[in-house]
Amino acid sequence: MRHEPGADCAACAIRAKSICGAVPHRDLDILSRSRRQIRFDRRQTIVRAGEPATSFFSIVSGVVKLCRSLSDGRTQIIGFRFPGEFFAISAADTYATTVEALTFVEVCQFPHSLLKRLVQAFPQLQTRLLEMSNHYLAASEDQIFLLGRKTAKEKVASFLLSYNEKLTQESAGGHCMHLPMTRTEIADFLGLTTETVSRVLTGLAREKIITVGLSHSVRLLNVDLLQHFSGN
Amino acid sequence: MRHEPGADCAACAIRAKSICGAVPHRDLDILSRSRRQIRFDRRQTIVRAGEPATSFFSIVSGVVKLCRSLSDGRTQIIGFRFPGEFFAISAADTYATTVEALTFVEVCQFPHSLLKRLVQAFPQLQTRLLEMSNHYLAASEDQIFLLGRKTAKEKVASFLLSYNEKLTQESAGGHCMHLPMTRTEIADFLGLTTETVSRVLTGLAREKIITVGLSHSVRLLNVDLLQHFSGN
DNA sequence: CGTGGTTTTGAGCCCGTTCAAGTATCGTGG
DNA sequence: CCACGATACTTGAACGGGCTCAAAACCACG
Repeated sequence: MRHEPGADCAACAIRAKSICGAVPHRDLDILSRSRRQIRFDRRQTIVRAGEPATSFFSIVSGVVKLCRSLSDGRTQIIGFRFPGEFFAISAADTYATTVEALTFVEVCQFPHSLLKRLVQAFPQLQTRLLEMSNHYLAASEDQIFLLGRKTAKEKVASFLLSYNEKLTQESAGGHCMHLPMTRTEIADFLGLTTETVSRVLTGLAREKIITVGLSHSVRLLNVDLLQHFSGN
Repeated sequence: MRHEPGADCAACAIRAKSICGAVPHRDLDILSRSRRQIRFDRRQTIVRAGEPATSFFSIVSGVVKLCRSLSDGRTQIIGFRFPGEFFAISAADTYATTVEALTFVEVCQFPHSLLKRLVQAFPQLQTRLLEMSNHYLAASEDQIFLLGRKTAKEKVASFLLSYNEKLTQESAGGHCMHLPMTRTEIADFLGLTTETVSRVLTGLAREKIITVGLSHSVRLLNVDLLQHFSGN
């Protein structure tokens, strides 16, 4: 975890996509003074479930996972958050979810008290928070359907497609993606085991629907067929 | 579906618990004019996934289920909503989730355009919406863990406990509850089949942890043991 | 008191898990 | 640049929890 005093919010590359896009240009200095930029390396924990909830975070770069686990080792990844997205907005006084860096990550940290003041000063900021919360809620509902009713193959296909979509909406990619998560993390996200994820992926590769390359790279050869197997 | 012109918001029993509690007393007439009260009988559909999203709903009385289903019949209940809670706030232009009445239900319907104006007029209303959305998000995350990593017994135990909690926080009940949902609906909520839910319930009854009575009534005899089996 | 839907119970099966072994990959230091 | 160890991934065989299919029991309602 490394600190950085005040790189200017006006120069922030993903400001428009993040909650900060709701703050008017002329007030960006207020924003700059409210937040602290922190960096984490892969595998570092950003917030830990159960600890007192003090801050809200917005991702500048990198990917994080939100997860919940039981003392017996069972772990479920609730979701991933990408640049421009936020986490730890809970109204409760302790964090409900552990958040860990999947890659090198830069986040902006806003103490809850400060966020509250910002929100009062900039109503559009709250509108943006609500919009994004509702978006996360819709994504959670998709995930609930996936976990409750889809087969292993459908789960993996859905996962690959949704990740592909997230990439292509940023920059037109030729269906070749570098997943920042391991097989175990995919399994913990889909409610499966590592072995099953691996088996399904090699199965899809044998059917010539994807190719699995080195360093977590996957190429989607037949998006239509994948869609068909995703059960949507 | 029956209409009712304008029963007064000032007389509304659950106003304080709902989003309407964020609107000042003196402005309740604006609220009364914005909404329309509608009633539904059990099994009636309130909104249907895929149809154009025009309105937002707040529950005055009764219970509804939010669900998603596939053309092959697989159904997953995303969650339930109780008096004071809302649904169909999605920013998308079509409803993502079908909402159906589990009991006789009274809802207040707010067209999206009107809600937008209300929110601009009353910033605290948006604060309330955000708070409640975050609460639903936290509940969804619990459900994601449950669906992904819990056993059938743990699922049913968790369900009974959370429903019991919802009841006791309203009125001190002697652990005897009337579930408004059928076995199939419990199954669709927990990602199980009707048969499994039935088997687990009779199992719990055989262990003297609960008793299952007539017309969907369940009494919790040993909450501590149930907690133990819920895996939390 | 019949009728239709819901719930329970039973028997057998299957998908995904568990356990175990083997292989590939990555990072590190020589 | 390569050898090495640690971690991640793959593959196989057997198991088992929850599903499927089927039938009986129960309840609600006219």
